[in-house]
Amino acid sequence: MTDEPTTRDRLVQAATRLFRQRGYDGTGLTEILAQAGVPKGSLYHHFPDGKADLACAAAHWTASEIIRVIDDSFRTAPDWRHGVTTFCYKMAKLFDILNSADACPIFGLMFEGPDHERFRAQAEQSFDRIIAAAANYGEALGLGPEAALDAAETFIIGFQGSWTLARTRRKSDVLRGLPNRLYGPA
Amino acid sequence: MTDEPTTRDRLVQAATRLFRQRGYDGTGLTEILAQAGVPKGSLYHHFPDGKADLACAAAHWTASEIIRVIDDSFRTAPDWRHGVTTFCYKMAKLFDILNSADACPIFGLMFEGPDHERFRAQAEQSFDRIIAAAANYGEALGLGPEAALDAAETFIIGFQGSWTLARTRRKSDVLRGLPNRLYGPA
DNA sequence: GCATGATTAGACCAATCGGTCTAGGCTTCT
DNA sequence: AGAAGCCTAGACCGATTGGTCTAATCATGC
Repeated sequence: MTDEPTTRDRLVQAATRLFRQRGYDGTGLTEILAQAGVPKGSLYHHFPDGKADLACAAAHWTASEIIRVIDDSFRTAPDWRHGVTTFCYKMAKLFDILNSADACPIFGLMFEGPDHERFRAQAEQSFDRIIAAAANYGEALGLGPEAALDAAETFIIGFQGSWTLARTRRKSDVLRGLPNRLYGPA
Repeated sequence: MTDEPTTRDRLVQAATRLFRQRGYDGTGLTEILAQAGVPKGSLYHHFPDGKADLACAAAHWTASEIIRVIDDSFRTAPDWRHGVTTFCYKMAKLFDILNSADACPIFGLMFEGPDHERFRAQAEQSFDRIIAAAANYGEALGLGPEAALDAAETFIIGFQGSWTLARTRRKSDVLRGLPNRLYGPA
């Protein structure tokens, strides 16, 4: 029992990072393998369908990470807007760490590639998990079920757009400014 | 003088369509050439730097198309919200025509690929052209310069996020619902 | 110690990638 | 008519792609 990440985890994490930077088709297996320090045989042992399998695992893992940040942001929040604001600031910090160059963690990695429908379904599921997690906190903070779902969708839509604009400008301000855009001046 | 599109235009349009569907790295030159009905020699005559040149031309062309839709939507609009609403409905219609499967026309095509910085700069410029076009109508409709720019950015951010969500769900409703999200119930 | 299934290791493969290069029209001058 | 330059045409190239396959190594049961 070591705390070394397993071979599988190293593959998923290296793939996540690279897909986020260069996209699905832009990332070669060779590069993933090199960064993970894993030979090709292991990849096809853990992911029999190869690259596509790995991409789906990466998408799922990424969604879980996002939900973790949502948890951290909303658990102690006094109201919905505070939760959103904390989330945006945390993600802006992450954005800066990533050199402002990566695609939005959630949305960036899942579209191109062969087998379009499989990736689309995976993306839809990831989206819904994330929105549901946010909506759950909305309800806990006093919103009705429908209002919470609507607020969560608006939030995620705004976040996705903001990340994209932040990326083209290389400035994380856009992310931190989202709450004001959505809910008016503080 | 015929009204046949030129070889160059056919290349740009085929590339735009394919990049939007499969991304930069996911699209092979062979496929672009086949759809455009153009041999390889012509490509490198019109675009000496090859694929990267073509992608930048496609991005620029796409931005111009978007601005055309903005013009059509805002020129006769009585106020800002009406302009935004018309734009969203027009784009929702386009979304349905495109089989709900393509990336957002503006944002989808410009990030991956080698020479990251060149593509980023091209994307930033395209963004700014589009936002400026919208902000211009905002001013014409009575907003102050800063307010108009802010409104335009919020609008484009929301649109970008909405397109992404619409795409994962294959439903254009999300696009049509954007004005209510941004400005409250009609 | 030995056998067994899981995992690692990497050589190897056909296909495809973006890009180069030479030849052959086609147009438009003089 | 002839020459010159723009554009088309596609054969060809080395590099790289995702994927397959066999052999070695590991851990764990008896």
